[in-house]
Amino acid sequence: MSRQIRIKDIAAKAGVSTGTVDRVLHERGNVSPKAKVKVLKVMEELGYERNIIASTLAYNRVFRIAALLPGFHTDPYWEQPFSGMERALKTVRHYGISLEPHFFELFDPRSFLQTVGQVLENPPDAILFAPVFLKESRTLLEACRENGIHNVMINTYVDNPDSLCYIGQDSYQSGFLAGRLLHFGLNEGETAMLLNLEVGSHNAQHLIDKERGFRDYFGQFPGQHIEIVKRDFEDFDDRQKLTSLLDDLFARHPRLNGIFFTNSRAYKAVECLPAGIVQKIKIVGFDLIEQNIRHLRKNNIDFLINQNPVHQGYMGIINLVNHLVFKKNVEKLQYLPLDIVVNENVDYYLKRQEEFEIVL
Amino acid sequence: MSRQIRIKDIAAKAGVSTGTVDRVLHERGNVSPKAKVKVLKVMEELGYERNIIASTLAYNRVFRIAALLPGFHTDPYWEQPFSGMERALKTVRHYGISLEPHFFELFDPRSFLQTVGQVLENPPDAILFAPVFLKESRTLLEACRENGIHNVMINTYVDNPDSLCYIGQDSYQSGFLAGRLLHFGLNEGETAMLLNLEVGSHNAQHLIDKERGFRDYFGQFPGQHIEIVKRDFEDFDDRQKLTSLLDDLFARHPRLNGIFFTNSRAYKAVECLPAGIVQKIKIVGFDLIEQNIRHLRKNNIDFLINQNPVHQGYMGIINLVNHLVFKKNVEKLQYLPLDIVVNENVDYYLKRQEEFEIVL
DNA sequence: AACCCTTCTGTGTGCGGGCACGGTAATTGT
DNA sequence: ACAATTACCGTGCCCGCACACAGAAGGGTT
Repeated sequence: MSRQIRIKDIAAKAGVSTGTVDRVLHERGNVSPKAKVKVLKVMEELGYERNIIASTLAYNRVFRIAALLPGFHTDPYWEQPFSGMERALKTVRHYGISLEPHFFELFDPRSFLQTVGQVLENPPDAILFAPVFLKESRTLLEACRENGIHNVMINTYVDNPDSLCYIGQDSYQSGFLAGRLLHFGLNEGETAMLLNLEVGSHNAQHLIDKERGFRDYFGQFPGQHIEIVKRDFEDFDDRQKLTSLLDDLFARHPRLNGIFFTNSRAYKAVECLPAGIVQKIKIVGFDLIEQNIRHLRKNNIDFLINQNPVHQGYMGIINLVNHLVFKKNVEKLQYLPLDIVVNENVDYYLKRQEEFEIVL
Repeated sequence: MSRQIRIKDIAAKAGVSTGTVDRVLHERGNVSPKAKVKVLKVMEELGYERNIIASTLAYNRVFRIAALLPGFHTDPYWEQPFSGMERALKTVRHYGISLEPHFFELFDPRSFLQTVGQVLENPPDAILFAPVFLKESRTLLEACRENGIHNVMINTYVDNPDSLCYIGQDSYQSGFLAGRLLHFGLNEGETAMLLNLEVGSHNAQHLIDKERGFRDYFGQFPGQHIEIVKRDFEDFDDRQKLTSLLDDLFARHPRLNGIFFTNSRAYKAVECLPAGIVQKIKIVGFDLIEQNIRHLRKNNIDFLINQNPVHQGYMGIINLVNHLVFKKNVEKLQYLPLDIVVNENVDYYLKRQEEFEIVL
């Protein structure tokens, strides 16, 4: 490992100039077959690797990445992927990466399209976005294809062969995992519940997947008698109604001893339960948002499954850089770890979200 | 965000040459107070940030990092930090980092000292090591101080003001966490056991800390009746003896329903237990080594706590680079996350260990 | 042979910053 | 007052690579 091989070295050894080496390296053409094979052979022999530092310096160009995701005001969740992007940006800024964030309304497809229009007025080199609206996202993907804009999707999976990659969670698996966690705390004959506190949960694909995973988990133990019940509830912001729902549930299912909340709203229900019950029953929810963490610390919530939203944004940027700058191959489908978070390790994860800047 | 400020820009605005700016930037002296304040003011105004790409290119130097850790043949565990280092190296090689690994015998302090001698023959810029022998490590640390060699410690904590940082796990907290996990699966009146399968466990600080954490966890619930028992056992490689130990334990403690193994040897005991019992009782162990994972997949082990050894090596290198190259401040004490690993999320963590290369 | 294309190749400049060298201005000593 | 020293400053080259441009080599036409 004495020294890095330079373009100059292989030029000398191949008996050509650096210009020629450069041409074969970048496949610019205009090089005789004879010279080409010579250069390639020497490169192989010496094990040449491009010096990325010198390369980026000489390129002297900036890659513009546009981010397209829901604004924070409707749902604080989206702050997390965005903060991951910002953090990633910090670490790769020197490579000539710039990030232009655009926000749309979480529940308004028209606003999405409008924002897409804005972005396309001055087309970036790449787009990183959350395809929350299927149809409208296809429009965007089509536009990307036409204009040769690289793109990466996070959070919601949409099948698209041209995209560089998708980064997100595996909903089925997270439901399965939730099953395991509840099961660990339940005894024979008890009841486990799956509770969707969501509007229109019946056609939200990720909720369907979670339920399937959850049921499949318990399906592994046909000999055991743990009853699974499920309930959808839309009025989760009405405290009274939520309270009476819960009363009703416990009346109906006297041996109910575990609840799986399929989204980040576990805290809402917990706040409607009397302390005695909350401490006794097992509760599994999603996402390290502040309200959930508060209840995790009080042992009102037992487990939170962390889908690493910060990491999603971070890896979105990193993957683009790996492709654009480092010309590496990236995996098309990237599921992030499902971290199991309890009172005793939550601080590590919170800290990691804050710091994270691995390098550069 | 139009453009990065260059040294040239601030030179122009301050009415001096780039050489002068360079001098104040590197505090080389030989610059008049007047010029200095002017330059500093302009730098402040324009928010200058060194272009690390151009800088490393111009520096054209290599930082030599020596790694010093136990060989793999006595304990495969040590392969993991090392592989993390190699991975980190890949991502920072372009910054002129070279890594020189040295291995010593896990149980032989003399071999440690001998290796230290080798390393010091041609002193590197920095040393990354696991201080498994306290006294001998102090010798090394002293040598580092004298020769101005930066150093980072991983895995075992040794207090030393001159070291750049320590990266490792928090043993107390991991015991505490194990308590929580077992508790979740235990019922009133049952027994939880802490089992040290180790030679000389009574004076291994990390085991003491783990026990303290474990007991402190259950100490939080004085009203509950969960009995905690502890046992040390050194003959863990003798299958017969281990089997009869376990028989004895279950005979003594008929309501024993959970075991916490304080190191990576949970699999050894699991293999001595009859299937009926193994599936019933709750088991928590440490480390994602192959044998443990096999039992995790068969549901013989319920939880493995991952202390992120790969990450330890990785972050060791990264922290050195952050200091040497990027001149960032690094935190002196870095505890890595304690990941809770179950059958349902183990693959994510295994995959992360393999890939990991966050960027570059 | 003179000319023009086309294909190919070498040289030179610049990216931003580190650093050495030589030069100018200011200061000290005699 | 003048030389000798010191304090300060600007210029230019280099790091390894990307890319433009000029020019050479070869082939074909008149």
